[in-house]
Amino acid sequence: MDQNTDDVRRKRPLERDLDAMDRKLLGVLVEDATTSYVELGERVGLSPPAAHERVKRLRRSGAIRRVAALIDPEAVGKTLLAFVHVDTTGWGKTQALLAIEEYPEVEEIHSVAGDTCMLLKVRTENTHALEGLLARLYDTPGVKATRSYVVLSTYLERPVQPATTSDWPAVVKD
Amino acid sequence: MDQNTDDVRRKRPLERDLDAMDRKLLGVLVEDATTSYVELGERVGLSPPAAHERVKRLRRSGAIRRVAALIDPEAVGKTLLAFVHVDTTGWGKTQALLAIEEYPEVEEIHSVAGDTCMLLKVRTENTHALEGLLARLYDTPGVKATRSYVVLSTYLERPVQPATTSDWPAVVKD
DNA sequence: TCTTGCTGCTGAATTTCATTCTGTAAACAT
DNA sequence: ATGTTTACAGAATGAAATTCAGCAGCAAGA
Repeated sequence: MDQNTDDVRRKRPLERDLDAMDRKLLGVLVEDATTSYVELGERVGLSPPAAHERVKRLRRSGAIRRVAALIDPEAVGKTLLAFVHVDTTGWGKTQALLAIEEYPEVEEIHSVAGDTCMLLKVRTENTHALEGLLARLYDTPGVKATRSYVVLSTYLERPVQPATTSDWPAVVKD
Repeated sequence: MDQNTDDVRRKRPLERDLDAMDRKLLGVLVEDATTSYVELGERVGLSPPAAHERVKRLRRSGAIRRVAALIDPEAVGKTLLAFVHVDTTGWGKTQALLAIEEYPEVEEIHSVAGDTCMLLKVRTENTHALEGLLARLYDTPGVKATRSYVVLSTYLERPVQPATTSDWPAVVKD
């Protein structure tokens, strides 16, 4: 709750970097954020309040951005996934960007180094809806050209993981 | 979806498609899955147990795959994001695929229509680590060539949304 | 039309769990 | 050494999830 201010000594817990324990906690919560603090404590070797305290800090520090329900695209009719490269007339926060952000089909917008400026990840109900989106993209001021890759099937899809190296143990649910 | 079985009357709740209420619930939970059932009920116009019941069904049916903590890549040292196109010697579930799945830097693997077979979304600590990954990819049996796009900045990143059309109201937190 | 069975809801009751509080041990700097 | 801070455990509290009857609406069938 300290969202202050002018304190000089800046070694506050909010900004301390993550230790092994934090990464263990993240490792569990990335897989299942409904884990109770009792179980969470058991998994990482901490009492429930201690685990709670650390998780609270992880949330406040922004390491945990939010906890979200991950929903199956198929279940909500988003059958088609595609990546769209977009050539724009300018770089960075262009006029085109603002428009593209408004399209609900667009899940991600990245500025990339390479032969195109932006890369979009988009999901639509079907090819027809994708065509509609592409048409709108072409009509968007600042957009020069697009090139799209339709995804045939997805083999792996996992969110951001807490560790590159596997320095925390495998998940053994009792 | 009916990979069943011998029951004839297949209109069971588990497989019923989502109605407007379900989508409202998903809409809230996608944004914040820590929402209490009391608040959830208020938002969508349902009693807490009713909301609970529907959410439970959404989980069981697989519409909600899981609830996860979304973590900030920067916080865990994943500074660099890149998309890598990979040319493989075969299509579909190739030998290369199995190897690539094991690389922890790889977040997504898609099979795409276009001039390359697969598209990877990868996250590493820095360019050096990306180079290491690319080197490993080249050495992977079945991989012919790669082409990578390094992400300069990400402007939008939102998970799968429940609705294409905005048929459920804006979030007004009282 | 009147059952019978089913689905989805409400409101109350219960139980589990998150959260707070208090004290303590270790680490650190003075 | 000595005050100061940090992180933790264990108990106490509060709030929330979850369960448990009833009840209304609705469809299929007599």
